[in-house]
Amino acid sequence: MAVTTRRADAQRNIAAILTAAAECLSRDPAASTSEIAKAAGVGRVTLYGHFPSRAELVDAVFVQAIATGEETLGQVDLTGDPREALARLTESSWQLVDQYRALLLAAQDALPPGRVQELHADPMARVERLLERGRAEGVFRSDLPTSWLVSVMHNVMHGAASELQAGRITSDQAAPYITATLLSAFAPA
Amino acid sequence: MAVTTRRADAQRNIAAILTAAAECLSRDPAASTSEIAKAAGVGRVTLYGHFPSRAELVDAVFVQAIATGEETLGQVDLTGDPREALARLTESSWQLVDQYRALLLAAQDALPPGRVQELHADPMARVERLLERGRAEGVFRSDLPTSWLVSVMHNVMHGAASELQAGRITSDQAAPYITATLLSAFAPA
DNA sequence: CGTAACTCGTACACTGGTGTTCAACAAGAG
DNA sequence: CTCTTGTTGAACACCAGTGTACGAGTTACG
Repeated sequence: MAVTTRRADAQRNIAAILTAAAECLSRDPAASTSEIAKAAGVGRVTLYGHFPSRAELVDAVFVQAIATGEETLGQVDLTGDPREALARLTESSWQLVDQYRALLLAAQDALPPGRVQELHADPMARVERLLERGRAEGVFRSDLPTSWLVSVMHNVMHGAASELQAGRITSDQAAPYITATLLSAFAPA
Repeated sequence: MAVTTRRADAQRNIAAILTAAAECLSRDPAASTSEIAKAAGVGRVTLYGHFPSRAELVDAVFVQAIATGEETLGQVDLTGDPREALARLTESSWQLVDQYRALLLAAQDALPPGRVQELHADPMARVERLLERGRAEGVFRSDLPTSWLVSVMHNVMHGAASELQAGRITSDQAAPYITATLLSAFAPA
């Protein structure tokens, strides 16, 4: 089972399947294994040779997406005025949420309950840390739980993705709208 | 096709199917016609005798839910200070969102795109009217589109439903949290 | 009470997906 | 160059759901 002993073409195929799956699932969260295999330029049997089930494939894609996202978010400067830091974090997070919107849906109904939440632990912790620093400095409200504020941020961003898809806002309006809303919502009473 | 010429037992069955469907779909958005028929104490064939397809059944249930909701919301006092009116409207809306959460999911993937939006027109208009009055009186912000504010309200409430389901908040915390968040988010800069 | 409306269960055809098996074939590793 | 690992398409079994057909049985309604 040594991963290192995989033949070169097998590794290439695994990568191709992973990226094809990311594309397909981002277009249609219910994309079938046939579609994905075809998009990867690979036989369906080959796909099953590498991923025992559709669920495990979705899981792998999702893990990869989170990892990529974490890399981006890790580069955001979270120092200085917490409000400005939040604006920067929002900008980057929004890009990711928008990009991976459909993939999230796919994960939610292919993965066991709680798994999605589990994989979101790291990005959520990052937001929480920032919010708590802001509270300590008195620029964010302390009358509501931090976890609630995180949830608000999450949902406002996903709402923006819906509004964008529905054509009620444009893609360059999204980030400023979200930021304006959150800064106001998080301000102390 | 005169609806009035339906036999009494047929009308009873239609009602039974409708309420059973509401229950089942609220528990599981993917509930099958067999489950619903069984819950209604009716044969599956009978169900298809009254509703030509699963989609039309879901539509009927959803229409009914919206109508019931509208009745409740219509009784909310929206006069006086717009902020207090918003608090009252939030309280009532939250009950409905929480109750019909799963049903909404069912509608979203059984009904043609746009249909859900279409049926939400009335409740959305009510919120919009209140928000615009508040803007005119200077107690709500005017730097963001009304439709965006409506969307924020919608998403914060649905987010609360998720938090509740995940056990991160309790059901009596939800309404105050939502209200506190929205009043702050909608305040003028 | 008789008839039309309604209901019932079973059975069937169809669809669209998942996951497996097989035997032939291709390609990388040493 | 050979052997092992990997790939391939076609075929198959399976499942779960939707929607339809039929014939016999019930129930309201006038």
